Amino acid sequence: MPRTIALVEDDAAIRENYTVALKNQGYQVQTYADRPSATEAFSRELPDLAIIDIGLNEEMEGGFMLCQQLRQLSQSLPIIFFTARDNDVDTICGLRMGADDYLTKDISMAHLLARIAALFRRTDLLAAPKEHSEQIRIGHLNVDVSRMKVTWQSIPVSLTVTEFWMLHALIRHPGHVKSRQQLMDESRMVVDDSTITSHIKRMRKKFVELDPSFDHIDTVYGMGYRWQA
Amino acid sequence: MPRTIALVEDDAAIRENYTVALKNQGYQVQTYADRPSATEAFSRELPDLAIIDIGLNEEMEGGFMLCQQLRQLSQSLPIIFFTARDNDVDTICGLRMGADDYLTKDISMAHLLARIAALFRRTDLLAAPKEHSEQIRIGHLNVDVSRMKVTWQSIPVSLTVTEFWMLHALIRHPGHVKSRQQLMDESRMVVDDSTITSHIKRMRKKFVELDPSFDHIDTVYGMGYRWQA
DNA sequence: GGCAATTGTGGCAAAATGATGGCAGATCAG
DNA sequence: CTGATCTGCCATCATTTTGCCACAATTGCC
Repeated sequence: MPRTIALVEDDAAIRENYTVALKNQGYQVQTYADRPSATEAFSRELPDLAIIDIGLNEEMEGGFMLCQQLRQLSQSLPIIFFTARDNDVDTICGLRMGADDYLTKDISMAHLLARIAALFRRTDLLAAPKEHSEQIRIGHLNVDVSRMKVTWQSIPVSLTVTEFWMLHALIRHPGHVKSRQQLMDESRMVVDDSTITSHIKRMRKKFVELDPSFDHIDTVYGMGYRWQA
Repeated sequence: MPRTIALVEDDAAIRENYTVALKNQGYQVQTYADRPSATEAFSRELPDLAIIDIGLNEEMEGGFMLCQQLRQLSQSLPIIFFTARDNDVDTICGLRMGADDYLTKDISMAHLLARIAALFRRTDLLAAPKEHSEQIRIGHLNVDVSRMKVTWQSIPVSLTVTEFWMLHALIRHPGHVKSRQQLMDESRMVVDDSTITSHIKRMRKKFVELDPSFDHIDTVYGMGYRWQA
């Protein structure tokens, strides 16, 4: 499945030039010479990445407008401004409008391609299963799954294995209430309800020993427990 | 929760300068003057963003090495190279190593801050999306089922389990009248009619305590109760 | 208004649930 | 083998919730 890149650029020569280069990299390229045609196309289908020139024919700031329109359609669509206008104001403006990068036309093709690849690498993480994240941060809590290490306000918390997996189950959906049964299932343990109570007790104790004001493990009477951010 | 930015830079003056600017933006900043100290710190806890100079003291490419180490620790950690070395080779190299941006030290502070903000905007999407919180909103009422939380005009209402499920049953079809029997069935409880009356009483009380003008649980004489929007 | 049916109120006791401290077996490193 | 740690569980105590009742208030209807 080749990625689709939309190139919005009013200069026909540049358009041609970059289209060829991008296609050589295996990207599928759609080009638009002005804002109306781009808008029309995007309303039908979004590309995987949009590269936009700011000045589009008579619309001096057409690219900015297009960026805003695009952001309304998708929060996550990668957008790169690619323009001759090399000044701080336009750059900052562009980034604030929701663009992911702002590049000037004097950079080399290799540089542009590297930027594009880096941005795709970043956005691929969005699509990837979230379970993979080895590091979970919620407020002052930091849980490193692969290392089985937990810190609270940067202070290491020495949890036992069972406690670790219970905490992991508790914060997997931050703020959600977990019944004792769910905690058992997600920590893969088969025990009595009262045992869960015991583990919660021991975990709380360990956190409170580090931070006397700790109270982020809520008891939801009759339901279970909840990690409160 | 303030975001933590790690700044790895061997020049003390620059370090100071940028630390102040970043702190003014509300970021928490940790600085490291060389690779070993940064490596050591990152092995304990990861920041939310790393800004890395490439040349670190005698290590001409220490920043590159650090970037690679960091990427091994986390696929998703945002990394920005920030260096005086302005050439295509280093830039492309840096981006290929997994950095999200490559900036040269001649850019303005405002530009740097805009780049940082843009990157955070992008990475926030990673943390946010899976929040399929089952939220029900009716007027000023907000019911989050998975969190077992109810708010009225954004003020949390502390309902008990039975009350929670009764409210849930009551608002499932907004505006419809629910008989006591229906409320019982939908809250999975088998009790006397008068008990339902009691629960309604207690719920009303809790809402009125927060908002004296509260009047959204209608009594429909002979029929049951109705949540009025 | 008078009457029967229905609902609101305050309160109470039983039941359910959770917290605590401790104990015994299991596990494990030295 | 020994001591330390971990784990599951229990008895006990404290707290919260729940169901229900008697009685007052309200409603619909004649």
